[in-house]
Amino acid sequence: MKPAELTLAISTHLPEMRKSERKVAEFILANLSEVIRMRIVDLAEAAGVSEPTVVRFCRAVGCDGFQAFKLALAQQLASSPSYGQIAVTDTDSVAEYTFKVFDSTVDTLLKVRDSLDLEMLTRAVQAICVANRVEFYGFGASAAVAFDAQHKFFRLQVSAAAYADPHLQNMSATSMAPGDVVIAISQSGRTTTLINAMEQVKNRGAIVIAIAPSDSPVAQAATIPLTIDAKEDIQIYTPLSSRIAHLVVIDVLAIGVAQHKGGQLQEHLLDLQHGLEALRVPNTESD
Amino acid sequence: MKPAELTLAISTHLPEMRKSERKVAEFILANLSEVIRMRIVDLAEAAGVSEPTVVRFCRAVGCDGFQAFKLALAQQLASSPSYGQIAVTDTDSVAEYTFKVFDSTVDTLLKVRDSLDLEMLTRAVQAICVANRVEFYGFGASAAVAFDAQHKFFRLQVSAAAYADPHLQNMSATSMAPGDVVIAISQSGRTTTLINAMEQVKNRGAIVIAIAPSDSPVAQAATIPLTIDAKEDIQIYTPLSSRIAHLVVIDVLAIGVAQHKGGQLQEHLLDLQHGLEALRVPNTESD
DNA sequence: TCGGCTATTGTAAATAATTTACAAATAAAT
DNA sequence: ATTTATTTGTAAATTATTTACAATAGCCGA
Repeated sequence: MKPAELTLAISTHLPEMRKSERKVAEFILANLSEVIRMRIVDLAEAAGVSEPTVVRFCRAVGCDGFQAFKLALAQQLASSPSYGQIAVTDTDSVAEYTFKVFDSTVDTLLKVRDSLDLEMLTRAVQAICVANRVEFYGFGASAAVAFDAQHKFFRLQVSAAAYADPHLQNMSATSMAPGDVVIAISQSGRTTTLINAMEQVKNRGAIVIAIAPSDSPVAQAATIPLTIDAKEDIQIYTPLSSRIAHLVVIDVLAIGVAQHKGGQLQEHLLDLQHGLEALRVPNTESD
Repeated sequence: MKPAELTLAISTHLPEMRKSERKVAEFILANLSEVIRMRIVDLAEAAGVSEPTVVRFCRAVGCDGFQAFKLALAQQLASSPSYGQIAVTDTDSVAEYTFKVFDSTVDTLLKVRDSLDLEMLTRAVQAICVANRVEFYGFGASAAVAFDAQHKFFRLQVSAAAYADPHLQNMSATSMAPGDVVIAISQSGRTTTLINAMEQVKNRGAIVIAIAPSDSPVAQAATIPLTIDAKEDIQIYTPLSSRIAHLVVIDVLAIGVAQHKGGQLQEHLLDLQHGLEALRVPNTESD
C-alpha cells in the first residue's frame, strides 16, 4: 500500500462499500489529521459503527489492519505538507510567512512533478543532446531562469547562450539552423516578442522547446512543449513558485543531458571544480 | 512531538541514554524504514533488550508511547522522501531522475526552512526596508540568483542592482554608504573576490547580508548572515537544490519587504502588471 | 576489596487494543 | 411471506502495550 495514495484509495473504493463502511470512510476523509491519534474504539464510536467494521474498512482499502492503516495515513499526511491555500496576510509574523513561502514552493514542486509530461521531457533531453548549440530565451523573471540555465548547461559542455534582449534574441533566432535548439521560457506564456522569436527559430528549421503554462501561446508555438501550470499563491508579488518550478525542470533536463553524456563529462566537471578552486578560500566545494 | 525532528531527537538524546536504550536507538537509526513495520516485541528482540526498555526509549525521545513513536517515525520518513541518498545513476529512467531531482529539491527546501534563523531574517528584512539602495553580488550560479533577486526587488520599488562582474562589484562596493545594503550570495561561501568586496562594503559603513553556508568565510564576513546548509545530493553536476534554496530565501525576504511596504505597493504592482500587458498576447498574468 | 547504595534492566502481571468467531438482524429474492 | 444471502454487531480470544516490582549490575566510600 503506497501511502501517497491512501485517501485516493478510500475515495475510489467508496462506491463499492457497505453503508457502515462508508460511514467510516466519510468520517476519516473529513477528519484526516485527527484520525491518526485515535484508537479503533474512538474511531468506531465517532463514525457510529462497531470496531470490526472499522477493521473491515481498513482491509477494504488495502491495508492489513487498523494499525497499518493509521501508519499509511500518517505517512500520507506527512508527505503532503500544505495541501490547500497559502496566502500571506499583512499580519503574518516572520515565521509564518517564511513557512508559507517554503511550503507553497514545495507544494508547487510536488504538483508540477506529478503533472510533467515525461514523454516530452525525454524528447527534450534527446534534442538537447544532439544539438549543435542551445540557446535560452526569456524576459523578466524568466531572464534570470535563462541565465541560470545557460550556466548549468555550459558546465555540461553544451554550447549554451542566454538572451534577455529582444534584439539579440532576434539575431540569435535568425542564425539558427537545423540541429540547433532554443529553449523559450515564459511564466505568462503570452509574451509576444518571445513568440515571434520562436516562430523565426522554427522557420530556420531548429527545434523550440518551451517551458510555459499549458494552453498558452508560447507552449503552442513550441516543437516540444514542457507545460507547467503552477498556480501562483502569491500572484501579485511576482511569480515565486512557478519560477522555481521552471528552474527545477531545467535541472531535470540538465541531469538528463549529463546522464546521456556519461563518463567523460565527469572528468570535465572535476576539471572545472579544480579550476574554480583557485578563486576560493582553501577548502572544498562548488559555486 | 514534531515528526520532522524525530531522528534528530534520537541522536540528540543518545549521549544521555542508558546502555540498553542506546542499543534501541542505534538499531532504530540503522533500520528506520523497517522499524515502522515492527511490533514492540520484534524491536525489543532485534535490539537485544526487553520490551519495557523500548517503551522507556520512546519516552526518552519525547513520545507518549511506542505507538506514538512509530507514528512520528512514519511521518518523518514520509516527509523526508529521500533522507540520505538520492543519487542519480546512469541507468535511471527519465521518470526516475525526474522524481529524484524534484524530491531532493523538496527535501532541501524543507530542511532549509526548518533551519533558518528567523531572528536574522527579521533583521535582514528591516535592513532592506530602510536601505537607500540594495545591491546583489554573486558569481557563477549565484549570479543568476542575484539577477533574479534584483528583478524581484526592483518590482517592489526597492532601488536594486546586481553585479556578477568583480570590477563592477568593486566599484559598487566603494560607492556604498551607511544606510545601503549589499546582499552577497555564495553557494560555496569561499569566493575570495566576494569576501574582499564585502569587507570594502563594511568599511564604507553599509550593511552586508550574506546568503551562504554556515561557518563559511562569506557568512562570517557578513553583518547579517543568513546561513543555508543544503547538503548537495548531486554535488558534481552543479549546485542544484542549494541554489533553489537561496532563491526561496530571497523570496521570503521579498515577501517580508512587500509586507512592510504595505498598501501603496499594491498599487504600484498593479500598475506594473498593466504596463507589462502591452507586451503580451491578450489575457492576464505576469512574467 | 567489600558492603551498601543507586541506577538500570528484565520478569511477570495487568491493562488495553485489536482481531476473530459467531450470532443477530437486515435486506433481497423467489 | 419465507428463505437465503449479506451486512453488522456482540462477545470472546488473541495479541500488544504498559505498569509494578524484583533482581541485578554498576558505583562510591571505607
